[in-house]
Amino acid sequence: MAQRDSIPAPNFIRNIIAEDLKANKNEGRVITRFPPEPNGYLHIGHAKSICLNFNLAAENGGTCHLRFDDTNPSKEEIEYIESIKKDVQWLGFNWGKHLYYTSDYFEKLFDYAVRLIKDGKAYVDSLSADEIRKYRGTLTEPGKDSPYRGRSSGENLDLFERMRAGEYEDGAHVLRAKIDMASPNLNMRDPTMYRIRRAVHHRTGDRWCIYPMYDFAHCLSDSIEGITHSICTLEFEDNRPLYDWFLEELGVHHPQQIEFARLNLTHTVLSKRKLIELVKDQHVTGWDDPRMPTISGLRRRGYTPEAIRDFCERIGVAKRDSMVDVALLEHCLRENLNKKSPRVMAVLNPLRVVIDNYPEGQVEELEAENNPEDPDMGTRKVPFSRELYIEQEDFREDPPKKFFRLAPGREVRLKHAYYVTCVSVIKNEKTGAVTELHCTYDSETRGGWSKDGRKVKGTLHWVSAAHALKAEVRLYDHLFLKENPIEAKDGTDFKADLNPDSLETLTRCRVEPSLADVQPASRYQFLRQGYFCLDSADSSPGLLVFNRTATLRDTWAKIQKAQEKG
RNA sequence: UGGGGGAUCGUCUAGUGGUAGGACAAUGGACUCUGGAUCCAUUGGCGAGGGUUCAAAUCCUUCUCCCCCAGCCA
Repeated sequence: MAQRDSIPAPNFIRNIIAEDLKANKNEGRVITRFPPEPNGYLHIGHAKSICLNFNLAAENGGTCHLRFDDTNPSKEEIEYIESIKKDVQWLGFNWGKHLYYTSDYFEKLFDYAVRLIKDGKAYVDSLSADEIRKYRGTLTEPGKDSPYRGRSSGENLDLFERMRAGEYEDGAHVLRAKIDMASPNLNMRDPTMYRIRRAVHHRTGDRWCIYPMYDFAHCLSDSIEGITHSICTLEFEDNRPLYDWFLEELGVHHPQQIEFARLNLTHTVLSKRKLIELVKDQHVTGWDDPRMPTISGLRRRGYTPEAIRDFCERIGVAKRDSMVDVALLEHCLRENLNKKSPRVMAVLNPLRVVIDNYPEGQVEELEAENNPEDPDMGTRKVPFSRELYIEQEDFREDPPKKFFRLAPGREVRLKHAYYVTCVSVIKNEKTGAVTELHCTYDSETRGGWSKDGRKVKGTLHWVSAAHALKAEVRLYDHLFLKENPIEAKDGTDFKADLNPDSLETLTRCRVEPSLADVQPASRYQFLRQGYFCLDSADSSPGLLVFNRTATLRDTWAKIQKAQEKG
């Protein structure tokens, strides 16, 4: 564990970079980049890539660029650019002055394309999209040359200039690299470099009506920025020969593309398409719904950047497909929150308790530690009075084995307060539901200690009825029931695995009065319940709304489960 | 039946010829004014077969399984 803080664990990319450094490749520079397309919100899978790229650079005294890969004006929006910048910053990374856009290079890219045309390495094709597909061949059959493949470089140059000038309709022509229509790698069968697309670009407006494709733009953007290690996900392995081809033909700075396996997490989905579908079909309230694996969702849920960074380090980096247990993410979160969250008492499902022998009208301010893990966090005062609320599930009229909480005749400790004994139970005559408990307290146990040394098995959290604040609490659970929600063979889609109980809203909660002036997004441990944070969107001074970030480990729940099984 | 990748405890990941290690999960115990935290222990793995070697997760070989690729998306 201490190793995490000092020497980073080895992974194959760290090893490659270490070897490059040893061989003095790139004169010892390490420059990486995180290149999102601004057409969606960042999620935990992107966080893996962000941590990888920024950490690799930082560990080696290098820099990491943030570059928006904005080559497709019909899909991209400014809203996404802002959210991506915010998320990267929130995660704790700083691109400094290295904020770039592929669209910054459109003019240079055009010049590179012209050079390839002049060298006879690119040509304008006038086949339709449909025809191009047919000419491409299949996985097992080679493609065939387009009838336009033999155009002279003069003709190609003229056509390409006129494409740029806007003389043709969308789709009338494309610029293609002239490589090999019989290549077993489909990417090398004369890939498209430019297409005509009359759309307003969020940065270049209507200055262009031709836009470069990913394969052409990406490698050259990396090259222009002096990137040394271009790290991407596995599905681009087949694109690497093309990445290398453009840079080789143009004789420019040649970064090394390295591919790693993208993150998969149990009980959620991380594909952009599926995430969009959840938002669009209103299975969640938006991109920042606290159940979403998006950075904005995790933030609103109460996750910390430290926890996410720790997680990204612990999952490692490799090339095999993998599915990480979401329990690891939750572990990183709890470990971080346990150390820094102040403890408070909140009753989620209140049950009224009257302390019969406590003087009516009396109020005591009892001292409570804010965090047993960190005495420096100090103490606070909690009011105690004759009428209290405890958690409904902390009382059982007929307690099962190993139930250490309150029951008729049984004595328990109220945290930071007194030992109390249940003397009678009041029930609703019709339903039989327990509506109120009567207890007596031992005035000699103030603060929760007994001088005679007698022990109690259980300690309960509570609030004073007259002093408690009302609050709404949202309990979140995994979005999906199955570990890996995928399309089934019978055609039912991944949404069939949605957890119907992923959100439970409790509106009658009572929290201790010290929470009156909580700051937005501040995080607490509700004693014996879990970690909670104030909801940044729906909470207001008049209505406190808390999100459950994570539960505490619940040993009692395990015991109960085991008992049910017999 | 084309090409490119990948297989190590339940999960993730180290290990590049010399006793297969860590983390999460699980289980048991200690401790505890949170059935939390902490601490200790236990369980459990090299996809399969053949070969080379004193010695193989690692080298050779055959096989099996999984992932990706036929956008004018990235």
